[in-house]
Amino acid sequence: MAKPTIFARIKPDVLAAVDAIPPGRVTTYGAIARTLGVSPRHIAYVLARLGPSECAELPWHRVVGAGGAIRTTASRREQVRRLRAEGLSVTARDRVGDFDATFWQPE
DNA sequence: AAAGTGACTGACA
DNA sequence: GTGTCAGCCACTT
Repeated sequence: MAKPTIFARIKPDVLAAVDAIPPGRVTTYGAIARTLGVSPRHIAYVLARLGPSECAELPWHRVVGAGGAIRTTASRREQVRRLRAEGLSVTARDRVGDFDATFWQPE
């Protein structure tokens, strides 16, 4: 039995955690990472390699960097658009305005 | 095998 | 408030 990569191992948990984020709320890579017991980089890596269908199904845009900063490189424009569509305020510097109030701690 | 890269974070200047 | 640095660890080249 070959040992699965950490990527494949945590992916289901990451997807479940992201899927559990309530609408209008956000969480951070670090928060999810801490819950799953892995490095924040791993969370970022999973989300960065999501398939097209997963991108469409999952609320991946509700995952932001520490302090509510949007750290995406490939799709930050799209992420901002989706967040605003859910009633969240995003500053011109790509930060979630109501981060403290909308932050959601994964279980 | 070795070096480079990254959707991160926290500490420090 | 912004900018750098080091730690981080799996994946890619």
